[in-house]
Amino acid sequence: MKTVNEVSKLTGVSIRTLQYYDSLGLLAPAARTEAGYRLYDDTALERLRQIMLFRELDFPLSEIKAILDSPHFDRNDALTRQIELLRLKKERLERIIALAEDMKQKGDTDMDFEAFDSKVIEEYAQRAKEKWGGTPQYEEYEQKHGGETAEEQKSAADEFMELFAQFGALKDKPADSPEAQEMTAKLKAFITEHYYTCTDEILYSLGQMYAAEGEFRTNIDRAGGEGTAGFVSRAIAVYCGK
Amino acid sequence: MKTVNEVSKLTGVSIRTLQYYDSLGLLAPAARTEAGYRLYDDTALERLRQIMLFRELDFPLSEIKAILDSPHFDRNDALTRQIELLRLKKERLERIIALAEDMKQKGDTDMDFEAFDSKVIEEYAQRAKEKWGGTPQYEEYEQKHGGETAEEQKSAADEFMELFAQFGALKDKPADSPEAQEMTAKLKAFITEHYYTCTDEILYSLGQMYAAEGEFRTNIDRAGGEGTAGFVSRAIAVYCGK
DNA sequence: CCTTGACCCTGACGTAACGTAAGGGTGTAT
DNA sequence: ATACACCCTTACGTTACGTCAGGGTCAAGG
Repeated sequence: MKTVNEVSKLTGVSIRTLQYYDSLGLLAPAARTEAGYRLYDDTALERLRQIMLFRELDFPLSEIKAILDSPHFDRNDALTRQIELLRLKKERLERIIALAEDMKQKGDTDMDFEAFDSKVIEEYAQRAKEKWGGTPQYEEYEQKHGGETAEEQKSAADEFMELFAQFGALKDKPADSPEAQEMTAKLKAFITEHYYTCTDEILYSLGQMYAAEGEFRTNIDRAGGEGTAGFVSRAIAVYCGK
Repeated sequence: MKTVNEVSKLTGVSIRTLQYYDSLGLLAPAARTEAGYRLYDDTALERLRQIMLFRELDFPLSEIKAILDSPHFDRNDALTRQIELLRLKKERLERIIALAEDMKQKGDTDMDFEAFDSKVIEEYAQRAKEKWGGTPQYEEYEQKHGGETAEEQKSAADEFMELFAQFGALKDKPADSPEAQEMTAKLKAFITEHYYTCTDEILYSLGQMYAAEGEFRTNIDRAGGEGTAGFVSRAIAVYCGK
């Protein structure tokens, strides 16, 4: 059983914040001394760690509470998606770093802000929230995707990579060829069906991410061969009317 | 010359935010139409990009203004440090991702929060702010480090790596051997002299960063051979009384 | 010329997630 | 017995915006 002070030192979370979380009902201490001192046990600490992960993803405290308290809450599923979101965040940071390096090297007069774009992250987060029942859309989601098993989800990821392999086979044709454009439409439909509603806007953002150096590009090029990611990105740009 | 709407769509910054920045004097439009509509040119956009980089590092707007308006402001120097800070942030994210993966795999009952630690980033940011004159400490900093040229700074980085090479030579001895402890003291002194005041607390945080997978460990192991980063980390832990 | 719809303006107020300070108990070491 | 490091609650302050409300602007169409 740890006091606020100890927890604060261990976790880096301020005492005031612990009190605040308690007042919100977000994180109650396991017990209190007679004098009213808060005492935290390992269960509380584990919850705090979950909270900190969500906070890292800029989830509002109210939603964190809703998610953690939801009867549907599944720790493992939550972690999976949190990891995915953290990866997206890292990729975004990498693109920003690359931008800053560009700015430093050349005077970089072409005004580029794509790197700051976070539409994809937000869209994904939105989807995760719906799934988690942080919002009332949960039931709707359940009806659409509830029956999916872990294997089905994994096979979706494989199918996704398969799409890029198919892109790879076309990569010597021009980006505005009918074949490339058809594949782009397929990609968009696939994302909408399996992950989140993919508007042209979001699709374009995705294209930018694919082209930037990072894990995305690496994985796509692995699936479809060197240069596939760039090709997909160009095809998407054409598809979205540049 | 772009209107608020155009700038907003280009950059992802909301119109309200642009108006707010204007009211703060942080980002004034290049001109106004007769009707009072804000009009932004490329100079303004470049400034906005700088602002967004600083915001990415969680600098308060008041400090961003102070830095950008400082007579000492040097775009290139700023970018260099921003990149460094963004890298630190990325490393932190990577550690958090690794933690989340650990949590998922094993139930992970050992309460570990090191990954969330951001002392090193804050310390580095503090140093950067002092250098940039965002705070009144600028003059003091100038006196201590003002005369440093770019080459001198680069040689400092080399010297830094040299320290790890020396650590590498000791890595078969125990972490609590006098030699390892002496090297640790040297490392601490070096950081204090060249980067920021390195307390035991911060040194320990650094040690944790070195050991975690990421660029830090890669670079250190490159300088001193496989396993050097881990060795340094252990030596630091001993030095700081674990 | 007039209207409509998409923009733009300036207040003014609301909000989230804390920080800070005030006023006052607690616990144990000397 | 008092010093000192903790702890509590209550209340107000702060940052960086979001969200109206009330009211001009401007190009296109009838």
